Amino acid sequence: MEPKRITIRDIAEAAGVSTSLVSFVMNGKGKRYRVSEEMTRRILAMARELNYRPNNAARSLRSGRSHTIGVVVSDISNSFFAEICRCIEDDASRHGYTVIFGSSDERADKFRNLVEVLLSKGVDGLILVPCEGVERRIEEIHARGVPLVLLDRTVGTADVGRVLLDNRKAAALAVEHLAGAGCRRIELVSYSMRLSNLCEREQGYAAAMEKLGLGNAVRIHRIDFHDVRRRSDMLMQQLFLRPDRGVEALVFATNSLAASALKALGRYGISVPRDVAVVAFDGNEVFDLYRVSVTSIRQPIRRIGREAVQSLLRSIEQDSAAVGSTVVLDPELVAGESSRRL
Amino acid sequence: MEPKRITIRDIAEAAGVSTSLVSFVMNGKGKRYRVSEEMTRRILAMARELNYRPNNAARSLRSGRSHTIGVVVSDISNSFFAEICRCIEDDASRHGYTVIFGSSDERADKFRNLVEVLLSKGVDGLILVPCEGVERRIEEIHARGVPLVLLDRTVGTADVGRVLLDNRKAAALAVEHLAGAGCRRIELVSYSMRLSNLCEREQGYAAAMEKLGLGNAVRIHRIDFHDVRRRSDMLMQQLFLRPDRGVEALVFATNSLAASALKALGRYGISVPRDVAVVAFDGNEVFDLYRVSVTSIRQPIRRIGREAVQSLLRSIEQDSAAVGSTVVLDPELVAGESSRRL
DNA sequence: CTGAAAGCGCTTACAG
DNA sequence: CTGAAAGCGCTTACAG
Repeated sequence: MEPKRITIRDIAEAAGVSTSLVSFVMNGKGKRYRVSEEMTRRILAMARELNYRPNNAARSLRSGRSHTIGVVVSDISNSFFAEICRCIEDDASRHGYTVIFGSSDERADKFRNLVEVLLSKGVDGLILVPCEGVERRIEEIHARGVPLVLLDRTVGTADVGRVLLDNRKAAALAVEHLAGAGCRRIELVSYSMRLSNLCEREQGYAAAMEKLGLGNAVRIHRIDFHDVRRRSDMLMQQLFLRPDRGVEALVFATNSLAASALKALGRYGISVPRDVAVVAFDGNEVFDLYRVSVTSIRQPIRRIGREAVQSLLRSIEQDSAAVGSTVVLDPELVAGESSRRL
Repeated sequence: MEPKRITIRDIAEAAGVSTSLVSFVMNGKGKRYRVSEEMTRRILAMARELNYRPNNAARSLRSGRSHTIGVVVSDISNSFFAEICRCIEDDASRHGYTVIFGSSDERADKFRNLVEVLLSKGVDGLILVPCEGVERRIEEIHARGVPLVLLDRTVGTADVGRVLLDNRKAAALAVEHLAGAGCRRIELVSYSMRLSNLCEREQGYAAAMEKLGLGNAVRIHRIDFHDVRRRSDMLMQQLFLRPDRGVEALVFATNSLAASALKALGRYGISVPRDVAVVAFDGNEVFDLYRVSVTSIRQPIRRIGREAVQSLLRSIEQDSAAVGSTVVLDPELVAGESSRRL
């Protein structure tokens, strides 16, 4: 491949020193070993001249560190996760780490597989959005001593790092906002998966409704994740093509749910917010060209990424006592026209 | 980290054989070296029992292959590139390769940087969407002997692999479609970057217009990529807030241009297709909730990904004579309501 | 069919 | 301040 690979040995010979010196200098450990300034300069110059590129594999093999982290999200083509990944990448690269991504598509087997591949690639740690049915796998990875941070959802009780949203508060924000706009029949659309974030959003919704004296309007619709399109279409039909239902507002537990429901509503000529007020979760480009601006709950994505990377790097670099800290972040409601009751 | 790393040596000792045997068996080279079946079974069983995981770094160091490929696209959060990346990943993993992605954001310095990082990570090859000003860099990488495939755009003349769209035909399809719908004043919106795909789309547009006798209606608007939002807003104002302009149809050279222009049109109350017919390039989720379905030129994304991976793996595995084949794929026009002249 | 051994390029105690 | 040397885990000619 490369005409001839340049190694520290070539530099050492060219500079007339030992490879140790070269290694020290290349790793910025010159001072610690008190290499003379002149030597440092000479070695650096030689390295540049010969266009030296350290061999990562050798470095990894020797040091046991790859400076690579693995990230598994639900679906990287979902704008919420795409943005998080982008933030993780930026932050990681700032610390000299490379990131390898994968999407589980909410399938435990794919998740497991991805994690296996990442670990066999020798990643130094993992940032994972756990899906249904991976609890034991998480415990196992943790037991193996792999530095680990869970994102968006939590699972099990292992003392791994966690970066989560205050989902109860998020749902409450949505309910209070809609109630403030005069809605009483506020219903929630969620997925039929046992994910901590969804459960908490459901609980937060119900609690907020109770608190507002709307307890008997509580209704949670759960849709099959792997058949969203069809199912949300069916649900919208069921909710709006029978005049007697009387739903006034819908809160969607994720952006994908909101997007597919809005499409369905369009097909059936149901107008937002005239016929139903809507609050979505997370932003999504797809709302940009919608007839009205969409009210939604926003997560502090930048911070989520930053906290996750920070937490992971801490546990990688401490190399022990990777104390699993849990960070819970605050949601925010961004009001648009979709929830404006006329 | 791991309580204790299991190596081939542990397996060899446990099975009472030499490490060579273990290595052969683990690499499926049992037959070639005619290792007995019983031995093979015994070693495999031992490996499973001890939960052996090969050390990738060691393997890479020794073999000079990382089974990792690097991909640099313009912007992975753009649905067109996101889909391509997904396809590349699927295909690569089917061949036992892992993929590391990066976005250049159309900046030559970021591009260069990413490529540097990827190479220093020891990727076996690169799939690149070249941006403006990286021609020499591409030649350089190629000269270094790094297997390389260019995607979406081409640059230079090095005999690297290329997977491209027939952009002239794509633009012609759009023009012919609009002309067929009765439009004569068809204008093109493109970016002011010197990218081969954009140039070809512009040429294809002009040529098709000429051919239809609409040569004097040819008008190409070029927008600054790094200021799309504002610029496309300004352009839409300029085109439609003066009643005398008379534009009947717009062809957008990319999905991002179409998306931001449609947003702007919405703000100014310009209705599609009543006030102007529209043909976009590539699909985008963002069109899903638009008032009308958007006519657009589609690229065979699956095939693009597949061809790119195939071409790259071929040149990696031949390890020489990486003959740079160019694949040019056909576009398709998917008609929607946005181009339906009333 | 099988084993002993070299070596991929780097890092890092260790001895001067 | 500096050098010689071991060793990370694996692959693969080479010699039996």
